[in-house]
Amino acid sequence: MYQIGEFSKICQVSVKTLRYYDGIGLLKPSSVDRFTGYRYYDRSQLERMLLIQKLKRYGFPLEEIGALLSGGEGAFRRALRRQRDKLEAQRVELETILQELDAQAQAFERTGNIMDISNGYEIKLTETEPVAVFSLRKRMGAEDYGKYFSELYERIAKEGLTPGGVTGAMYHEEEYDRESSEIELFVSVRETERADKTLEPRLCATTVHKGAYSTLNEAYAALVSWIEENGYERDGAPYDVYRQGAWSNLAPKDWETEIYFPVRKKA
Amino acid sequence: MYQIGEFSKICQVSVKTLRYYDGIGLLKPSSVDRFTGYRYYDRSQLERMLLIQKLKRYGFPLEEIGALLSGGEGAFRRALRRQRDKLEAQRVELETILQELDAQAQAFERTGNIMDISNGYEIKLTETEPVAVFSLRKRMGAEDYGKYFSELYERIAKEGLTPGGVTGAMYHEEEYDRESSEIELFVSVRETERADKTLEPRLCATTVHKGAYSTLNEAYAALVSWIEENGYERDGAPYDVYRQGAWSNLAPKDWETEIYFPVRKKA
DNA sequence: CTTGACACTCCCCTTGGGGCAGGGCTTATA
DNA sequence: TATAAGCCCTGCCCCAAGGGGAGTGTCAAG
Repeated sequence: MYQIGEFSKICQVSVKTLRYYDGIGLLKPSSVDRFTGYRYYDRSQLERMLLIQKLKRYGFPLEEIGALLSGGEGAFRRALRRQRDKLEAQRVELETILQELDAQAQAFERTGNIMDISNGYEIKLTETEPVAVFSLRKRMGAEDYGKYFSELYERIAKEGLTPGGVTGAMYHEEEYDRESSEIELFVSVRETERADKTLEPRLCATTVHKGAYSTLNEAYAALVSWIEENGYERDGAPYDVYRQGAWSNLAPKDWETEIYFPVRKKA
Repeated sequence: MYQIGEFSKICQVSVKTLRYYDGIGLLKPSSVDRFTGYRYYDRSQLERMLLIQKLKRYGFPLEEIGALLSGGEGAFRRALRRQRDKLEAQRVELETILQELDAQAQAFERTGNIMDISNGYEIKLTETEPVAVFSLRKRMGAEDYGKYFSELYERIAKEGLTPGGVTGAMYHEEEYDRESSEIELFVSVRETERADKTLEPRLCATTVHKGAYSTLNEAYAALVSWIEENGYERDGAPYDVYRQGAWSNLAPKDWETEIYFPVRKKA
């Protein structure tokens, strides 16, 4: 039997934390004095605590740790795998951010300008050409694009058609949420009459964004404010066309994305 | 002039966030209607917002972003570098955790045992040999070890002495805090009489921990509870000796650390 | 009997907002 | 003309994982 202070030293955890875990029911002391409220711990608590710390290190939230500790082996195995994938995704994201930061720092050293924004975006008004596409509309998050584009390309291959070199995504909701939005992915095909649909010619404000996708919002902002200031208004769902993207073997800073906003002259 | 809702769509940021930023003084609207309280934004706010989002992506806390935006170029440059190092450290940490998770998952698949703990630690009682060491005592965090060990080895080289193959750290505070504790690093030298001091022979409970340092707490816990249960008590500062460590080119899972707890028989 | 080391509960604080209640303003529609 | 729909506002409580401190109770030693 250890008092809370002793026990905290053994597990290298603060007393506060032990009391907190007791409170949320994650690690109950083996006994509590009814009159003084003193908590007493023993060996089995120690083992549980070490496991908790380990899982915490793997990034599990405490609530899930509690569930895992009282759950079965299968769930535990699955949770480990899921967490592995999550950490892996985090690692990729972190590396992307690091590259962006480096690029930004270099640009800053060159130009002395805190932000090289809004100088690069040349915005044009164009009438788009009609494009016959295979498309797939669905509610999805930003990290699902890859999966669904693969589906599209498989379908095209299965039907013996030829991709036409235009790959893009259309945003059907006003507010875009990385986690989940209503999105339509499309890939152009040469065989016009066998396509799912055709993107009709539209008057669009458009620009080209160079760099990783995480900075697309800058181009987006530039376009939206251009539209406002030049007396147009939005008229339909905007879309991106990926000229050079994640699948090419270029570095993220050399990717190229065209952004199209259907517009009409304001009344 | 944009209303808050419009502006939120332009920057792809929630209205709530805009109000919050206004509240903490990070991004003030260009004007606020005195009677209705309506916030109005314009172009310059847009640029500032994009920069804020960029810095947020790099991991800066909002408060620091505010300071950077009103600070000078030099500070900005330094902050970028600092943040780069921080992200880099995070990446390394994340990779370590991933390796640990993989090792753990494999062990789990093999043994079917959620935790292969407390089976591995063979605890022994020994009388240590005296060791002549160069040492450096200081309040430091866990990530400073490398730096200070380098200092020690440089001193040894400068004085023309020969390292004796024992590298370790002694913990002078009861509660260990990764961030900052009173720690004494030591490296043994062959030239006994020119050493800083000698680790005197002591009766110690000891064990060997195999694996990354992050799981040292398990060995530590095993030792502390062994001491309690076998009628001993702690008698002095415990220390680690790194047999195979971060500087070797072994994978973390093959590192070996000896842990020593000076003890005496309880009265 | 007192002192010091420990223990307890209770409350407020952190980051970066999300969610909801309750209310004000303007405009489009029945 | 009434009302409903969109905007907008403030103010309150909520999240995770505890940290810090106030005020008070308990235990063993001198």
